[in-house]
Parts: sequence; structure tokens; C-alpha cells
Amino acid sequence: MMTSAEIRKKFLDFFVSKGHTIVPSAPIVVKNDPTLKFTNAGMNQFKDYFLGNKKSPHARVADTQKCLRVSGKHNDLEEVGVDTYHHTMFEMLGNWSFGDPANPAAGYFKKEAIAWSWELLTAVYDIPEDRMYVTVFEGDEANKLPRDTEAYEEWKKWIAPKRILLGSKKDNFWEMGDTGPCGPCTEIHVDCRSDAERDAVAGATLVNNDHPQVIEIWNNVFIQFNRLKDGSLQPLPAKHVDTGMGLERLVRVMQGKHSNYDTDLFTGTIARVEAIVGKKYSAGDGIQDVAFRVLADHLRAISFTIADGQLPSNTEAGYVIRRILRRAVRYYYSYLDYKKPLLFQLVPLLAAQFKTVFPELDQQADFVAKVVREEEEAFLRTLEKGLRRMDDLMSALRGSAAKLLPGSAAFELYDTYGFPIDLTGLIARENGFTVDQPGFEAEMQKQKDRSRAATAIDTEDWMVLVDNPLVEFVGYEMLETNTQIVKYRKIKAKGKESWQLVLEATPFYAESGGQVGDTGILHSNGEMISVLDTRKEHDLIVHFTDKLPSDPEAPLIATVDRSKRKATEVHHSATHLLHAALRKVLGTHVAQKGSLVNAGELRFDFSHFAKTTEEELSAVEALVNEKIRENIPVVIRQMPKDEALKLGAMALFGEKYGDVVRVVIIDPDYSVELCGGTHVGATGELGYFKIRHEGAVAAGVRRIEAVSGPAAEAFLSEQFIQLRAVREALKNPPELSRAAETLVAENAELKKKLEKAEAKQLAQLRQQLLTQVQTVGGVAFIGEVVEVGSVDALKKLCFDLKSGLAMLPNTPLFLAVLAANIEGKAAVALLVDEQLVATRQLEAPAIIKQHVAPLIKGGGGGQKTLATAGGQDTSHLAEVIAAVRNLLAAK
RNA sequence: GGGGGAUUAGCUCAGUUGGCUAGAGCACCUGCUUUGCAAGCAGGGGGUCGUCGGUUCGACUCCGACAUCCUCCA
Repeated sequence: MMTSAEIRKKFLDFFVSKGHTIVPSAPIVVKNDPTLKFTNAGMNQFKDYFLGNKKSPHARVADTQKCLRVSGKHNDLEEVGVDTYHHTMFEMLGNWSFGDPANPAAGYFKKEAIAWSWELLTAVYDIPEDRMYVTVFEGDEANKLPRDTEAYEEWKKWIAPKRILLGSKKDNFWEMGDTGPCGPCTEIHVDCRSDAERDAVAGATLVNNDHPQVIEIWNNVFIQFNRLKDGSLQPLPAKHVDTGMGLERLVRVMQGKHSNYDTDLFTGTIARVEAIVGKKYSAGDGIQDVAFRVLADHLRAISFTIADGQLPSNTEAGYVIRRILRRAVRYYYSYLDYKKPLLFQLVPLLAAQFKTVFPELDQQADFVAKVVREEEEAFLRTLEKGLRRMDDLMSALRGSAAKLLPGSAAFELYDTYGFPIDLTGLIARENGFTVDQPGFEAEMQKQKDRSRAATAIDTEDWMVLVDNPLVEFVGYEMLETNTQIVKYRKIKAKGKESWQLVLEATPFYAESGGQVGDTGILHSNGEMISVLDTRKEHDLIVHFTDKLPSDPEAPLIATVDRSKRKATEVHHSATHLLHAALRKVLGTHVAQKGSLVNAGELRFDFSHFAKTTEEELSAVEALVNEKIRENIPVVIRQMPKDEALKLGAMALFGEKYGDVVRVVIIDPDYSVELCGGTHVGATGELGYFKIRHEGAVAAGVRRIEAVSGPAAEAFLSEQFIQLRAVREALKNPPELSRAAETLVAENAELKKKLEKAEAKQLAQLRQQLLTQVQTVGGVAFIGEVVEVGSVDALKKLCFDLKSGLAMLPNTPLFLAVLAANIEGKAAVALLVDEQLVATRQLEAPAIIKQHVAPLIKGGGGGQKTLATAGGQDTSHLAEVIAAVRNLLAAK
């Protein structure tokens, strides 16, 4: 039996023998494509070739591509692991031909693609012919699409006609979007059922019918049309082949298994999980078996995505990773009864398994495991919190007859505390409750509607002014150029209208590699239009503006905001110097994990396992500043990627296949990086470099915030001004920090002394008041206007009378009222004996509100035995005392 | 980008219509007790209640902005 590694290798070897170049898998995380967060098909990294934006350096290419699918019509995250053949992360084997009308012999089309598919499957992989079916596009009159007779004829050379099935537009016609390159495809299906089953039901009837044992393994797409906005099809001059074969399914067929999880791609992980949790996987439909499959699947998605540079987070792509990871935790927590971090323990095994295919995981295995562990621990804490909250909710409802947990409560748990709904249901059932599921769904829908409404963007069609333009970025050399609009479109978001423009030649740098997009001005016939931002869409440079020139076709002068660009370049070059310095000081394990470069500062995230010490940061700063003073010229060169790597260039994540790269060299022995950004001419332009802050952003990831150039100057001078102000405030002491410490300590001591003195004064006042006790209506009464410094002191004084009054002989009941003028405002405190409250309904807050507050023009309240009041009028304090006294006498 | 929640002692958290003299447990310090496993008793220190504004006689509490963290949705 062939191992998965052999099967993968035979695929690649086979296409090498057919003149293909093998390219590495693109990262699973996608940059510069607003429509896509993750690579979800083998063709993603070649999109620009199909769209005609770019020309491929090789006509024939093959690879195995890491893909991730978590949503879409055929792949819902919640379904993965429930069945035996859907995955979040999978490998797509593919072979491509990029047609070139100028050199048709370099590529190939249907004839070769079909013949080679057949050869590989039958001669190399030995899959029996009588288990295979192929489908061919039947045509679609409504869409004016012809039947793919060409593919049909090619297949007839190899396979019995009864095994060639016709397929509908849904299954056998492939389109990237509503417009653009498209074409018919032909799929190869394999029937893996037993002979008895195959005799009973004809395989042909099960093709494309979601049968778990009759599965599609290979799709060959023939891109031959371009669909226009009006729906019509134009034949493409350059025809392409785009194929994809899921490795996991292929291996399952070759190894004769009924489940992808029984192949050697997954059995290692499952065995390790069995050993850790002490339970057995039995390949069945039970929830425990689902849990094993979920872990085996999700581990791959999480590990490879983190290795490609995407950390779990609460937005966008990072959030997808977090969700996958949490789903895995949920399953082992609930169904394998394992309450500790588990996934991270599996990372080394997976890394070793894929060491030769996707070495990036093995190279960062420690880092990935650390990130996963941290994330697991965080979620387990969240679960604990949720469990506590659930207990509260249920004990509040315990008395109710229905034992129904309201949907709003379940949603609150989910939405605010991150507590998964299925776990809520599980625990509710264990406690004899049910969850109002429809109520939950309704709340969820409300949230979705709200979010969607807030982000609704209405994008109109591109208005194309120039066909097949020469779009070019000229901003490396100049900051101003004559140009014109090539196409534009209107965007509506949150009731605001804005415009996106594509220019023929543009000096505007589009946000990329952490460097922010340029801003500036477009001059058109005396009109000035502000460019608010510049961003990339695939390889298009899109300018964001708030209006459109009155004549869109008029020539333009495009001018970049020079000072902002300059300050940004300073920070970009500083980032390279910093990166190199970190590797020199901390070690070569330092790898870039994220970067932000703008006019005001730079932010650099990198992998490192300990806090960077003061000494290390100083050393980094010193090294960068030394390189600045050396005034090293910044050399930028285009060269083949291999040559750049030989030079020691740090290959950053986010690089796709493509031969020529741009390399930024600041002293070949110091810093060599692949980079598309803009830079200063020589390091001396940075002037000075200063780290402002260092901290952690995630497990094993540190962040440095720093400034250079004018921003550094401004930062230092601001710090200096502050320091001078402090120094002056402290009367220029010889040792500033000591003086400040002494001052703080002295201040605390004085405060304490003052408090003591005030307390003593209050004690004296208290003694004095206790000698002035009168008896009113059989109650010991103190009523006095006093002089104290604060409302708190008055309250304390009044409260302290309690112990003295309680000790008076023969007078078990007491009442005290004190009034004071505090900084021009009236303050009153009233103390009532507990028994007095009970027997005569003399509640302090009531007295305060009804009898005291009106006299001082204010309000008040408190507890039954002690209440306070405040007011603006201090002229009736004596009357307050009299009023309370009269009230006591009357009761 | 849009919601929800949180921020109180070194740590984990209470604090119910605005007015309890800002609290508990753990940790810390002192003393007592005790030769034993997460010891007991008594006493004590420690707080700009995230920041800044506002409302009010009075704000930990209400309102607004900001910051940080958690969480869901897009």
C-alpha cells in the first residue's frame, strides 16, 4: 500500500516528467485580496495569470497547495468531523497550463490534460477503470453555453462511453465570479463501494449525489471564455488549464479506506489523542468519534495557519482560526472529558509528519505550540466563567415551572461571555432545563442584521475608460506624474458616497507590507481632488477619493503628499534596521510577525519567547543608531528569488510564487530583505532612532513601537520639556528621581498625620457633645451646629456618637442630629437608635427628606439609622436642629 | 467596522432605586497558639473605585468621551 507521502510524490514526479515546474505552496493566509481571507483552492496564487494582469514565467506548473475552507455551500465548519470526508484544511494537488497565444506549444489544453489524468490514475496509481466515471459539461441554452464535445471526444479515447456522464452548469461549468475568465470542467469520480453494493445499484446513478463512497477526486477546468457584464461569452486568446485533486480523498481511495480519517494522514494524530485522553476511536458516528475527527482535522488547520503567520485574534482571518481552535476545545472538553490544553501537545507530531512537504511548520513548531497552548488556556478560562454564570442563571430560574432557559439568556452567554450554545444546551439538559433555541436564533439573527447594516457597502460596476491599459506604479522614482483615469467606480457605505479610481501610471504607493497607502492630490482642469487612501486589490492600485473629476477622461497630475511619504519612508527603513538589529542582539529565531509603518511611528511584532530586557533594548537602539551614523546607502535591486535567498534575504510570509523579487539591501552584511516598500536613499536620513515601548501582543510575540527622523526628534523634545517641568517643580534637585520618591513618601506621611490630628479633634468634639445630652420625649438627644472640615468628618462624628450614647446610664434610646456649614454648603447628619426606628417609626432617611432637606434647599438619604443631607442654604442650620427636636418631642 | 460586557486592595471578586464610616476570601505584616499534611486564634498595613468631563447638596453607583481587556457578529 502506498503511503500518503509516496502518493503525493508520485503526483509531482509525474508532472515533472510532463515538463512541469514544481512550485511551493502559497501561504494559506491571503494578502491583497479583499474577496478572500484564505487560500481556498490551488488556483488562488495564479489568479493574476488568469485575469491577464500578469504573465507567468512558466507555462506548465504543478504543486500541492495548502487550502482552508470553513464556509460556503459545500463546507460548513459545524459539519466537519461529523462526516468522514470534509476538512477545514486540505491539500490540493494541481497541474496548470498558462496559455500564451504567442507561444502555443509551451502550454497544453484538453487533449493532454485528459490523457495525463487518465495515465496517472490508471498506470501510476492503478485505480481500476471499472470504478471510475467522468463527467463532461452538457451545455446550457439559457446561458448560451455550448456542450463540451471536445472533452467528450478526448475521453472516448480512454474510457467506455457509458462511463462518461453529462453534467449541468452547476457541476461542470466553473466561474471565478459574475464576470471574468470561465470555462467548462470535467470531473473524475471513483466508486469505492463493495462489489455487492456495486452490483445492486449502478454507480453512475450515484455520481454527484453526495454519496459518501462515490466521490469526486479530480476536477480539470478548461478556461476558454471571458464573461462580460452583459452575460455574453468571448473566446479567450489565451486558454488555460486549472486542475485540483484533493490529496486526502485520493489517499483514501488508494489505501482502500472508507473514511479519510482512516488514512495515514490522520491515524497518527488520532492514536496520539487516544493515548492522551485514554479513550478509543472506533470510526463510528457517535459523538465521541466525531470529537476525535474534529481534533485530527482542526489541528492541521490551526497549526499550518499559525505557521504561515496568522495569529488567532478577534477580527477577520485571526477570528476564523480562533473559532476553529475553540470548536476543537469544545469537543475534547465536552465529549472526551479532557479539561486541559490538548491540541498543543499534538503539534510536534504533526510538524514531524509534514517536515519535508511543508517545512515551515517544523521550523516554528515551538512557537506554534506555544501560541496554541495560550489560546487553549484562554478559552478554558472563558468556559469556566461561563459555567459560573450558567449556575447563577439556573439557580435564579430553579423555582420556575417551565425550566426553560430564555433565548436571550442563552444568547447573552454566547455573545458576551463566549460560551458556546451547544455547551449551554448540554449543561441545561444535565440540570433538567431546556434552552429556548428559537429565541436564541432570533437574537442571533438580530445581531447579524445589525452588523450587516453597519457594514453594508454598495459597490457599483467599474466604468472602464481605457481598455488594456499599461497600469504602472512609478512611485519608487517620482512623487508626481501626468496620467489619466483608466477606470473608476462609486462606493456607498453608511450613506456616504466615495469613489475608487485606477490610474494609468501612479506615484501613489498602495498599502502593503505594513507601509500605509499614500495620500495626496489629483489636479484635473483646475480641480483638486484629495486622495484619502491608496490600497491594493490583487495587483491593481486603487485610489480612494471623495469625489470624481467633472470630466473623468481629462488628463490628471497626480501628486503624492511629500512630507508624509518621506516620514513614512524613514520609518520603513528604520524597521529594516530594527529587524536586523533584533536578530543580531536576540538571535536568528526572531521572525517578523507583523509590521505597521506610517508617518508618525513604526510598530514591529516579532517572535521571541522572553521579555526583552532593558539592556537588550539599549543594545538594539545603539546598533540601529550606529548604522544610521554610518550613512549606509540603501540599495534596491530586482533579482530572482533564489539569488535573493542566497544573499541571505529574510523571506517573509506573504510571498507567493513568482521568480523576480525586489530586494532592499542596507549593507549586504547587515540587512537584506524582500520588500516592496519605499525607502530613504541612505540611512543618515533617519537622523535618530528611539524605542518608545516594548510589550507582548500574544504568546511568544513581542511588539516594539519606535520612532525615527522628525518623529523621534519631536518625541525626545517633548520628553525633555516634561522632564524640565518636573525638575523645576521640584526646585532643581541634584537627584531628580530620589527627590520625587521622597516627596511622595513625605506626602503620604503628612496625610496620615493630618488624618490623625483630625481624628483627635473629632474625638474631642465628640466628648464635648456627649456632655450636652438632653432628654427629649424620653430619648437622649444631641442637636448641635458644629464646625468640621468635610461631609465625611461630620458623618463620622455623628456615627461615633452612637457608642457614647449607648453607654449612657438609664437612657436606652437616643437620637443625634448635627449640622455644619462646609465650604458654603449645608450638611446635616442624623443618627437614630435602632429601637427607636422599630418602635416609633422614626426612620432617618424619612426625617432627612421630609423635615431637613426643605430647610437647606437640598436632598438627602441613607440607612434607617444613619442618614445625611446636603443643601445650598446654610442660613437655617439652627432651625434644622430645632425641627428635629420638635419632631422627637411630638412623637 | 457594528453590538454586548468588564475595569473596586498584591490576587479572585461582592457592592441591590445615588447617601451603609468602601467590603469578603486568599496573600502580606505583628502577636499568640501549635513539633505534622492547604493549620488555628487575635490584631494590623494596603484603595486616585481605569482616565477625563458632566448631572447632583452628595457619584464606586447616573450620563458622555477616551483607554485597556474579554466576547459575538460582519
